[in-house]
Amino acid sequence: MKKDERLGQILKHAAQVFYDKGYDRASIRDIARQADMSLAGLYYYFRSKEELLFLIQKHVFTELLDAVRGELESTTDPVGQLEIFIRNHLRYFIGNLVEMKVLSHEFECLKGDYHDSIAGLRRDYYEVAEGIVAKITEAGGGTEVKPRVAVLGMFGMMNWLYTWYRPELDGTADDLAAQMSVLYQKGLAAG
Amino acid sequence: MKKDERLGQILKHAAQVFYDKGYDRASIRDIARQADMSLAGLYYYFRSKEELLFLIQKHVFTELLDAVRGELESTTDPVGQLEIFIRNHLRYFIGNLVEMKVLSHEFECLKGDYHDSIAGLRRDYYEVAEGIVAKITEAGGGTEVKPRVAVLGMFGMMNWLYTWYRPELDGTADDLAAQMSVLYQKGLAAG
Amino acid sequence: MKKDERLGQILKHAAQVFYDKGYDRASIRDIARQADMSLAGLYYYFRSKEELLFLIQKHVFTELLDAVRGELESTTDPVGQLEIFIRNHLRYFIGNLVEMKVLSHEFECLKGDYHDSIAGLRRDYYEVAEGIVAKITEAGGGTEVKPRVAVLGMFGMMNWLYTWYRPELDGTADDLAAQMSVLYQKGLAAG
Amino acid sequence: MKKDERLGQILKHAAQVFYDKGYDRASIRDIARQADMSLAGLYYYFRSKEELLFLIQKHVFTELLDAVRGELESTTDPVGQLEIFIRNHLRYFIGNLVEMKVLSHEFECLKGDYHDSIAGLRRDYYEVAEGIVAKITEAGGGTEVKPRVAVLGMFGMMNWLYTWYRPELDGTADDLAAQMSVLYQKGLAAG
DNA sequence: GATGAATGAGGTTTCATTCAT
DNA sequence: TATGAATGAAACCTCATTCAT
Repeated sequence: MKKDERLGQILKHAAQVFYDKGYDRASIRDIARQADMSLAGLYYYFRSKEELLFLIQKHVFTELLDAVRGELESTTDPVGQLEIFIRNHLRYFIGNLVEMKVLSHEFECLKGDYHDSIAGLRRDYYEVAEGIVAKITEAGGGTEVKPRVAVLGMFGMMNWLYTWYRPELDGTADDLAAQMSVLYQKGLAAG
Repeated sequence: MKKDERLGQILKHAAQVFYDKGYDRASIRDIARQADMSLAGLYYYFRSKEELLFLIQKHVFTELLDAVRGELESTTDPVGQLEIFIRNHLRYFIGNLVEMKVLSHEFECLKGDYHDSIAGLRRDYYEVAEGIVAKITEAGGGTEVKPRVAVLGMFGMMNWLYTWYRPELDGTADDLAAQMSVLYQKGLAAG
Repeated sequence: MKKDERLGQILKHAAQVFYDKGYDRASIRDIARQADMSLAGLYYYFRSKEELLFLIQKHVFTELLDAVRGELESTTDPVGQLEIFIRNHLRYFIGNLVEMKVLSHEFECLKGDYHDSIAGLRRDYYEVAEGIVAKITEAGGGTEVKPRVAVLGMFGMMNWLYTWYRPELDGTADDLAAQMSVLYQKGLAAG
Repeated sequence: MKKDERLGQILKHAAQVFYDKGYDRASIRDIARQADMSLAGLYYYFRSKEELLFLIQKHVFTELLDAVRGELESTTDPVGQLEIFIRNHLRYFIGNLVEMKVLSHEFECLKGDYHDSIAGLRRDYYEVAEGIVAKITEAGGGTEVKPRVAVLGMFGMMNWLYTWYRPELDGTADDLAAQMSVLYQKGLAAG
């Protein structure tokens, strides 16, 4: 459909503006300027500013989930799966830094059904990670670290990226994935 | 001195409002309501909404830094210091969840000198952590994980807390500190 | 072109409000009321209250300048030109009393580029008058009155009009122009 | 009285602020700063901002009137009196430029009784000038210039001063008075 | 599909003024 | 006399949104 294509472009522009200024500070006018459209013209493609944020978050989260589900099928080894999960997350994160910041930083801006819908995707994604971690800790005879803390700690390590990632200092997504996998699985003192 | 006390109360109220609604969505009227004062009356204590945010962030960051510097003097062992650093951070974070979310989540809202001032404190705090981590990795003959990634990964793990911490599920700050120290130093697979 | 027309009407209304209450006392709400528009609607036509004042002043000054330049071409005799200058100024002043008061009385309200732009027009207009006066005094073998004082005195005599002009007492612009030309060129004692 | 002395100082400071920023733009806070007093402390000396303006205008106008009445007694020759009037006005104007601008520029800011009181002084002062001019024109067998226009033209010439007077270019009050007397009585073309 | 024009609601901030002390 | 603290009112301006065209 022509309309969906155009919407896709608009979402890109909007995400960029949200990335630059934050959702609340960004005005629809800013987005119109970025998209080189009239203010009123935008409203043909979405109902409200909040829906716009929702569409961005939904799109990016869906893609992220689909990607990781595909990748995970290549092995059943939990440790391998964890590496895949981390690598997938970081590849997608760095490849879509703009949208991923919007996803990470502006979650609370959604209310009602929009909120619940994204929260559902978030839960799905969380459960994928939790399943993997649970298998590892069970296999290891249990650790001192609770799965919930382990999983959310991992997400924190990764999602915080948008505050500090600089390609010239930190290398590619795969470089980071390698380091974070080691850190997360063997710890800082590993050697 | 009376004035500073009153300002302190106002900062508490304001931080709560920023915590609840986010800096941008929060209106000065909301804060006036929370502080049970008139809108105009607030402006006797600060110059602008941005200064209000700045004062909150500066206060909390200064306390955090002072606390960690004090605690670290009790040992020179890098591994011990790292544990102290993590425990201090998490104790302060959970003991001041409201302010720490405002510090973590609303950093970009500050501009100009306000921004630079907080960025300076942030850098100081970062360098304390980096100093400790560097000593550990040097002692360990170097790791595969770059110090920068290790330190920022650690901060991510901890600062992301405000998105998920629930005392009834996750226990005390010291519980979390113990788990995160293990996870960070020995890794998930540690037995 | 429709937009400029509408802007023109709004400038008329705004000038009237500035005339009545003074620029600083006049609120945008007052102007909205006068123009029978919503407050926000006005901002489609100008960026700020200061720009509004600027547009009024620029428009009126430009017209005034164009008119005098056109009129002056009809003769090269300095004395005749002075009469034309005075008559043109007073005709325009009385024909546009509202705008001319705003121009005369609210000049200092503009800052920065707005100020400089109007100051430029003011200088141009001043220099036209000075050129004429200079020729007269040279021809007369020099007077005791410095050109600067003569020119600015003349402007004072004319621009002060907005504080006292009443058509039923003072007649038409041409009546006034005749009297002021005599007064200015031959003095009070002329007879 | 100590209080009146202090009030006098405050009026000086206030006049300076009104001169710099204009009555409406000037805030009582600005005046407090200039007078090095607290905001609330000022209100011991006057009832309202408008009264403050009134007191300034009344004081300066009264002094101006008293001075001219005294000076005029030295002669009964109308032409001589006119010269005295102009000289007195300009001396006082330039010697009290700050207050005189406030008097000239902010007349319309006063309402009600304040307005009427100053308007009365203004009328008195006007009538002094008009009496002199009337005698001259009668003696001259009538002119083409109506007394009202002659008098108000003269005031315009002089009161406009605050927009352009610069001592280094325009000399002393007496220099200006001499030039304006010539201009006004004999005209620009006077040889 | 797209836009020019418009608006109600609400934002931050400043103001003149007051009053207990 | 003087002030610290407070306030209601109102200022300018921006926003998300709509609707006739």
